[in-house]
Amino acid sequence: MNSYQEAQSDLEVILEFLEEYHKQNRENNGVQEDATSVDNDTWEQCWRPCEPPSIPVGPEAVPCEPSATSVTTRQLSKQQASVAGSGRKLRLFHFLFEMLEDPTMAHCVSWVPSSSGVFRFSARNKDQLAALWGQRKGNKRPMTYQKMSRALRNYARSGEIVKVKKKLTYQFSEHTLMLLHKRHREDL
DNA sequence: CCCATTGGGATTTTAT
DNA sequence: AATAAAATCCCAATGG
Repeated sequence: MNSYQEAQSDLEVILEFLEEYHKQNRENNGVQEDATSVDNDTWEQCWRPCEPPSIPVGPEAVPCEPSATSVTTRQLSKQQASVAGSGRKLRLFHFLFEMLEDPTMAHCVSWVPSSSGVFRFSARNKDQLAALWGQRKGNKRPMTYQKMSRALRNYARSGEIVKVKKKLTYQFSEHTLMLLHKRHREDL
């Protein structure tokens, strides 16, 4: 309807990303902190142990988090989130993209073949994935698909991700997908 | 009718 | 310290 608006928000998003990315690049090259080597690998290791190959069909999808470590986890993930993922702060759609790229997460979320940027959650394990997201953010209360999908719906406003008619199915917009791919490639 | 999914208002958290 | 944006919580509506 409004291609002008779309183009405008495209530009905004792209510029933001470029700025942040270059900033981050400089910081990493110049100043070295303790957690410089924290990268995709590190946080993958963080959640992968909680993810046995066999799919546990838990009633409430409760991962592994004793309440005692919640506080520690929160602070740690805050720090890590700032440095990890080759970006500054991990946003929900970045996280989802990483999940989609990871074959071991195929039982939770996967690309819909012969479509660009369309992905679908597994009806069985969507809550598990959501819980992972919650852990990543260091939430005290476990994240659920319901809440996570709400965040996805918020993305519809800014156009990063849109809902498609099918159940549990969403779609990255073109530029979001492009950005994500670019980041991923440059990261490896 | 029940359950799962979706939509959206209100509130809280986080970054700048 | 204040503001804006993103994320979260909660409940209502819809659909199979």
